[in-house]
Amino acid sequence: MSDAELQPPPGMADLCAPEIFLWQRVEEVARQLLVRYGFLEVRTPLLERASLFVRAIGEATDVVQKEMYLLQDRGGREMALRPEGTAGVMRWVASGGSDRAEARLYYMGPMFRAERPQAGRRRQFHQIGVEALGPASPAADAECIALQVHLLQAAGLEGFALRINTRGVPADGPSVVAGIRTGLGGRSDALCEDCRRRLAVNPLRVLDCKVPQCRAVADTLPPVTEFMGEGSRRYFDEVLRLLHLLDIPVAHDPRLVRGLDYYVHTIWEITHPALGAQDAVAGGGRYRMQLGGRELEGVGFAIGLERLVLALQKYGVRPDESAVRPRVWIVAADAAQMGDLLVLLQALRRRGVAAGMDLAGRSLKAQMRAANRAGAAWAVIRGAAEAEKGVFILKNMSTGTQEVMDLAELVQRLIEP
RNA sequence: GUGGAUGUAGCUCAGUUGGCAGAGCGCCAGGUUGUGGCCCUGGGUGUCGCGGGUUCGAGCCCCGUCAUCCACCCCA
Repeated sequence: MSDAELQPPPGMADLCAPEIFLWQRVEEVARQLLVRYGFLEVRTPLLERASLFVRAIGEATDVVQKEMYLLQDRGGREMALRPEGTAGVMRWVASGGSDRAEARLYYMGPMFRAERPQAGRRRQFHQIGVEALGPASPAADAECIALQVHLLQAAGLEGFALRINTRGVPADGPSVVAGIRTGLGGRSDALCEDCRRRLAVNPLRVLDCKVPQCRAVADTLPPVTEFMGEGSRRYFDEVLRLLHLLDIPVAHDPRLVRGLDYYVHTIWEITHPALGAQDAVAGGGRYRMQLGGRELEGVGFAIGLERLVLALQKYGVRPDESAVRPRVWIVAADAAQMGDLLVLLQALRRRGVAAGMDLAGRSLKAQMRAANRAGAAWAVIRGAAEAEKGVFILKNMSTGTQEVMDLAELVQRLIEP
């Protein structure tokens, strides 16, 4: 049980029933909904050139600096397991993959980050993400958020909170940095060690530090929008106005900062109180990046499936397991019937009936136990006596009553609802 | 990468100041010579995560190691 050889690699999990049913339901709900919004699925490689992520996500980010799984392939190329989904999709778009200028794409699958595992954080984790390409537009951002909220609700999640902020445009950068530095200028000694370093490297990061002293200092700063140009402020106000129109509850959090370099304008995060320390169930934002000489812009989000499922479970959402129960269990009262019953088993399945059978030659009693355990509504029993008369026993597993009938009637009864 | 906690049966976990390794659930068989659930009876050698050390004696104490969980950090 604790044999290290048999454990999955650290932070990676084997997934099966019963949790898998919840995953499958979420995935099905997502596919249905995304089609309704006009998104098409794209599946990109799990392994990409490491340089792709460096360029797209940013050299200085934690994800690139210390969380990527790096490896050399047979040709000596520096490769990385994808730590997120946007970069791969953008590579595909930049390579001419999409024939539409304003492609609407979605993906779902595993991502990899070599972090220390904890509640809601795996080294292999799974995301459902969307990318809506197109020029900056408050309406596009609002639609994207509306879709994400819709998706979470359709999956059965309640009680989540949406926080939103703006990064402005790259041109705002210098004045935002200057504003923060000026605001914090005299009080850098009141900040934690990390924040004093951040102040030099990435001052925005000081805003979302969790150390209480830093918080207190950061709280005295005006919202970052104060340091942005008129255009950025108007853009953000319009996003807020549209979300209000759409009746989507949202809190403006001036301290919300997102880690990846490609974000511009609107950024947001959805948290859930049932989750513990890693409480962001989903996040998103508008982004802009240069890839292969092309400038790509769009808005997108990702939902963390582990976290979504965790939150659903804590809220008592249970998958419906009746869907995987067989309708009928076939029982051979003596081994000589096995061949005929196997034929019946396949005939029923080909007619759409979920059917099961013990194939190991166990006792009648053991087969009946298996029928009960599988949750079958009916059992079909046949031994030498029935075979001789050309009939079958059909037993109702909940009432315990049973009837004798021929093959035609048996099949008819089992096909009926 | 840093810190704290935890590793005992298939699962969940007891195990006293170091002194014969246990319970519940599950599973298998029987009670029912061709019938499940409920009930009764029977069925446990399990590298006490692994490797060292201390001791007459270690599941328990010490060191190391691996793994898991939680938190920092970061993010979905």
